[in-house]
Amino acid sequence: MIAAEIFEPIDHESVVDTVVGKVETMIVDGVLKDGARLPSEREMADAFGVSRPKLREALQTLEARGLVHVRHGDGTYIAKLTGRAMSPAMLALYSRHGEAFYDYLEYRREQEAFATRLAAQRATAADKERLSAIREELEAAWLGQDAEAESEADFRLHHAVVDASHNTTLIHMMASVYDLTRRGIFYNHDLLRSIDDSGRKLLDQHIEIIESVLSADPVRAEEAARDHMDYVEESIRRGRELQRREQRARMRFKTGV
Amino acid sequence: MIAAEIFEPIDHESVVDTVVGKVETMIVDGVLKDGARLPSEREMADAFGVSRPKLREALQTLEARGLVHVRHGDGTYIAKLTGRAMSPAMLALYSRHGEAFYDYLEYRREQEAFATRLAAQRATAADKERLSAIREELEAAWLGQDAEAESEADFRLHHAVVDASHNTTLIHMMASVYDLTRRGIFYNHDLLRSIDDSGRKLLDQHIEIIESVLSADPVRAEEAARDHMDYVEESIRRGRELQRREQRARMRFKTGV
DNA sequence: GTTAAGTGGTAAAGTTTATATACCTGCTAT
DNA sequence: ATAGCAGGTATATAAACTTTACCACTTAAC
Repeated sequence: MIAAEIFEPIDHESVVDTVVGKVETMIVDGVLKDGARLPSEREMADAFGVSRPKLREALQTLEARGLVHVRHGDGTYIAKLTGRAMSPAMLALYSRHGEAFYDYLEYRREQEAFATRLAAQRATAADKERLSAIREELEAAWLGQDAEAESEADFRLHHAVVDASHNTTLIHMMASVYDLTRRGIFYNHDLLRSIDDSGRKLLDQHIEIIESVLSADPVRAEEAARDHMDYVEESIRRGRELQRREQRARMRFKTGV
Repeated sequence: MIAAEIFEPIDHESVVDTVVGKVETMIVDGVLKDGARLPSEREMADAFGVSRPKLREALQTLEARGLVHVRHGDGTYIAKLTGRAMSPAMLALYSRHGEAFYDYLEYRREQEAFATRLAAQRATAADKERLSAIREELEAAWLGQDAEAESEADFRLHHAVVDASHNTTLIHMMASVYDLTRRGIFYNHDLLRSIDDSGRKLLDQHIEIIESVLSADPVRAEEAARDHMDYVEESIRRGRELQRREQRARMRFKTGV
């Protein structure tokens, strides 16, 4: 006999939710771009196969989330989302769409490699001092088993490397990207720790990044950044897989089989 | 202005569909096993947070698909799905749940390696003749650009290797597994060709499998099988990714941006 | 065997959600 | 100034879902 508890409440998506999700996905995927004018409500409702009132409800939700802008008598427009960097609306959007995660990692892999290479080429004495200080923070946090401090130092390191690249566009873009990270939306430090519980490998990779920049070796720097992001991606994949398996195992345990 | 055509009709999942999908997933994941007795309809409806009539509709759908067995006055039971090998109901179930796909490949990778190793150790003269004939078919199909014949010969090869293993349990199990393949549910030959358009690599791998068996080298045989399955998995991953990207690109094209 | 408890089977009424239609108001171009 | 099209609003209708009640069958305890 199977315990009833394993049948958790289903979340039945309403028509409105479905439409909202679809439009959001189209924005995330880049199908609907900044400032684009959407077809009329009547046309869209017809295309989606839903009634106009329901489509309007969906548009209202999207407007409340800052993703579209509805103008009476004129039309509906996709909001300016990537104007300066990533807007808060875009950040929240990414957090609701996990599929975009690996796209994000792919993007970050290239950006980190680029930033680290530039840093190795351009880091000033002040940049190098800052990196050295962060290196000590990282090691102290690791020795002290202080996960919070470790996470914070990790964040500061990536930030310092980007600053050392001395490319203002890159700095602005990455600032908003790191905001995603800091919110724990993507880069989940606890998840990483659960895989590589010593944290030693992460520390070694961070140190390699710092040393490659300090030694002004752009090739080595780029490689260090790529290796680090590859490891992060692989760890997260494994962590998610592990979580999925444990979830199933718990459910099997409940069944008493 | 964005064309209305890109907003394709949404498929709003009903409560019933959602429940059916959830239960199917639990069966695929092995949380609900053969012959297990489900809680009463009242309990399940309560646990899922849906009304009993809707839960019953879901159970009726599941029963029509041969996944559960409802007995008046007694209770509802998960059907015997893996009794002899894989039942038709189980095959259909896998086809509806793409996530199970990589589990399937993982399983097949091990089984193929096992079967090929045994074949290298046990193949009789008749088995070897059969394999040689298939080798000629494969090469002829490749030279003749005959995708249909190629696909058929591919299927026959895998079948012949399993037969040459002379393990009846394995033969029976793989027979039902290959049924999935033949239905094109998992192993999509066209998809593979779109990645490896010459088909040369697939042909080489098939020949390597045949030769390793003919030379009675179990280590080489196992490796050949693993290499082949790794390549198939990687190709399918890339093919799916490609399809996803092309889909997006088509939609962007429609927007005229 | 009889019976009580628990199971699936069925039907009706009520509520929520979604659709269809009509009409109003505001913007923009001619 | 006005015609056409956009969003804004309201109401009637239909579909989906829930709630409640009661019936029929199976099992197991008595």
